[in-house]
Amino acid sequence: MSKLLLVDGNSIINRAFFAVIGRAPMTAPDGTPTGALNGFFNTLLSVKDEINPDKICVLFDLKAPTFRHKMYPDYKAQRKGMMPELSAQMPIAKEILDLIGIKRMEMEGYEADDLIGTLSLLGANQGDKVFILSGDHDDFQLIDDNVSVILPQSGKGKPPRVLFDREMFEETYNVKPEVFVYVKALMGDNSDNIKGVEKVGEKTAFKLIADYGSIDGIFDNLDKLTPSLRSHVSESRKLIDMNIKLCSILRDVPVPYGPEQTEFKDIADPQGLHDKLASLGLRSLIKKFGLEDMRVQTFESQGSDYSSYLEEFDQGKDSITIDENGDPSGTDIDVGFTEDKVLLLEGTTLYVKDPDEALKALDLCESVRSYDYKINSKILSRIPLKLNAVYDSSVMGYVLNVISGNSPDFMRLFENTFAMPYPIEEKTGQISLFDTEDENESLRIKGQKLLLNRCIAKALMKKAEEEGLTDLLTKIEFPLTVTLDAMERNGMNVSMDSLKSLHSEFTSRLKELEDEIHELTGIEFNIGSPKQLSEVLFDADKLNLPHGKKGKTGVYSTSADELNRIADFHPAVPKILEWRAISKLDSTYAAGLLPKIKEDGRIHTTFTQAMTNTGRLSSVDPNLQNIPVRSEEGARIRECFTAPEGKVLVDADYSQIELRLLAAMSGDEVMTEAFLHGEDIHRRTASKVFGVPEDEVTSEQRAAAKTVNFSIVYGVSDFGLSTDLGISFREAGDLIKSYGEQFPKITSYLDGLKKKGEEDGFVTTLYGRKRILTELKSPNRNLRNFGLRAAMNTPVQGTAADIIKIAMNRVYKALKEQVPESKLIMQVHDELIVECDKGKEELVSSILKKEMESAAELAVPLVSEVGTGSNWLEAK
DNA sequence: CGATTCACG
DNA sequence: ACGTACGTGAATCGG
Repeated sequence: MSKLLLVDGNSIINRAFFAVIGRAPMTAPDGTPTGALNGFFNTLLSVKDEINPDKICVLFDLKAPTFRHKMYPDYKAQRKGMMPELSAQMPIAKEILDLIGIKRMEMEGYEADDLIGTLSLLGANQGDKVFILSGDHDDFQLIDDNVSVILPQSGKGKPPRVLFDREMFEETYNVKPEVFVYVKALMGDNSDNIKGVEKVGEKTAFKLIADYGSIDGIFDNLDKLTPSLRSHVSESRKLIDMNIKLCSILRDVPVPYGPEQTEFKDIADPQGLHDKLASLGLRSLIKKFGLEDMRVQTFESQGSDYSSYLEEFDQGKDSITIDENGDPSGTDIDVGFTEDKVLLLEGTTLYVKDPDEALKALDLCESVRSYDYKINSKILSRIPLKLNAVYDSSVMGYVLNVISGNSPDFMRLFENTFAMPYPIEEKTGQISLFDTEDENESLRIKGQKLLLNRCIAKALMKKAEEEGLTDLLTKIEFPLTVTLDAMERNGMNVSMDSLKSLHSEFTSRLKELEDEIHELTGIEFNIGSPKQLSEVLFDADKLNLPHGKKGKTGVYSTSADELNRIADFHPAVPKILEWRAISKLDSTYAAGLLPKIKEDGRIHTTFTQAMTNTGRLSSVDPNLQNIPVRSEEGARIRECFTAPEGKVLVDADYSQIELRLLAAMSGDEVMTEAFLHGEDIHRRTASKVFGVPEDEVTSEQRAAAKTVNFSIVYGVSDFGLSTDLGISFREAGDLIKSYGEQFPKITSYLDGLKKKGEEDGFVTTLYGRKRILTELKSPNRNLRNFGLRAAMNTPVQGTAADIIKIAMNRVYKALKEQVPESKLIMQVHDELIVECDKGKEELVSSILKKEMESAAELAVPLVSEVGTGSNWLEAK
């Protein structure tokens, strides 16, 4: 028996489009939106894999008015035209279907549904098993013993699709699919602008049909309906009859061919398909089609602005000369790395150097160009650097929003920069320098990549100029790469002995707690499994404690918040909380950090410079920006970060930098004044919002004001504030209102940011760093609200990030000049740590304080608080 | 690999 | 009526 898959093309692509709206927009190198295409073909392919049909046909609507429009002028009247981002993708979808060799059909005056209705009937009559893939419920009326409908679903925790065959449908809706059209006729269809019977919604419509079987059945039994329902229904016979016609899918369209001509065997034009997908940047689809080994044959010219750079590349690619003996002169060098070699490209001459040799050439350079220099340079054991800056194209791509995320994806950076397919043949993954038989050939490829990177860097610097981001790059980010590289190489000293003893202490405490918990609950279970824990705590036949919300997977939350709420109800709960806390500290920090200690006794994190949405750094492998401090046990972890013998740690952190920036950037006089006079800002805030004299502010009021001050930058809601402060929505709302009245400039500033985000589609920091906020265009209210909060938060958080980056560069430079033996070793968003010789701490402290406080000149002073100690806890 | 939880600013 | 702060990274569980 053969299987026929019929796809409602419009419906599925539409669904795919709205599913991704608001996310980072997916576009081809030339800017063509591709999110809906990606979603459409992913859906199509996975359904094809599941069903394994031997015939496929995709059906599309045509714009021409259908009989439904003639009969009912309001049909689909409220629908606006397709958004241009979507309509741009429709013809491409059809083109790709043709390249794959999947049949498609569209007919003047008919909707996709009618074609589906017809083909499904023809198919079923030929003995086919028919599957309809569609995003809306209309096609349910076509279900019978041989025809089923596959509906994509969205939502976490749900399977991505659900198949409705006759059995599933009848079980779900309690009516036969043959009468589904009556249900629709009763309830109408909002999306098609078909009015239903008044007061009859989905529930009532299904119930009526389930009870009486048909419209006639209902009218035969009008006396059994409630009076108001009866009057509404009985007045609507004409409406219902028309709706039945409107909602009925045609099954006798004179289609040009039948299902027998929709057989699908192999991809019709693999090369064409590959090139098309490559030009659209849809690499994941290339993989899904199994075409990843194919090369681009057709270079479609996209009329790129950057042809001049490509010319340079084209000229260069055949003319790279390899010179292993000479030395580059060091004026304009592109640097790349392999296992144990440094590649220097000057002009079109590639020099291959051992690290030590390379230093001589690099010493002649103030700066070099590279791609992800910081990580790649460490492939080599050590390269002491005397560069002032690295023109790192991955950082450019990040700042200019050319790439999303920090995926080291050189290929995508090229394609997004030049709107062209990546022109170098390269196997996926790293190519080793000497892994082809022809060593020179392999080197030439490396050289070509350096040349490509030079083109990218030049093009992106031009783009930076156009967008006013040159200073942010050259004055902050490029020097920072050098600073960070040094910091990563420096690393933080850790007392392995302390950490080890902490680990064994935690381990035995965990064992104790485990036994106690199993004893107290009478159940042996994995405390670390939220699912099992939830069952033990909340199941009726177990502890049956009062539960909170269910998560997305249907498991009651066991978060610390929930556990604290029920801590008094059962003696096991506090033990579980303690187990959680210790378990976290042990697995992530005590045990987790031990293997990260290198032979030098230090931990070397990697700072990701091209990753966060706001411009902050992040720290990975391991993350040293979230070393515990808040709890007593956690503080003991921090104590393990020590100064080595004869050294001392100096720790400096900005005092309330975000709040100060909010005051300065909003121009709020009241808050600015408070900072200028060095007042207790939270006390001052409390006095203002609670309307009491400053010396009468209670500690509770001050604490509340402190929370409000923090939350205001996050985009407060009365709900969030109320949970945080443990007060009612009402009280939280009043607090926010009062805050707004006392600091009117702050409110108007934040409102302005929201407006700017909505109008321009992005917000910026004081130094021009841009965050693009596509969320603000989303039809999803949650996503939109998220965008608004980000619009309020990013300028403040991002400006703080800019400023500490400036401070880092200045501190790094000043220390190198004045205290050469000292090491800048850590940044935690508003905090810097330096390790230096005992006796130098005063000098280092004053350098830190001075450079940090003078990193920016604002209406509000920046204040850095400095401490010293033999370990991190003590120094802070 | 997504969800959950929790460590930090 | 709804769903609820901003920015991160790591460990763990379980499908």
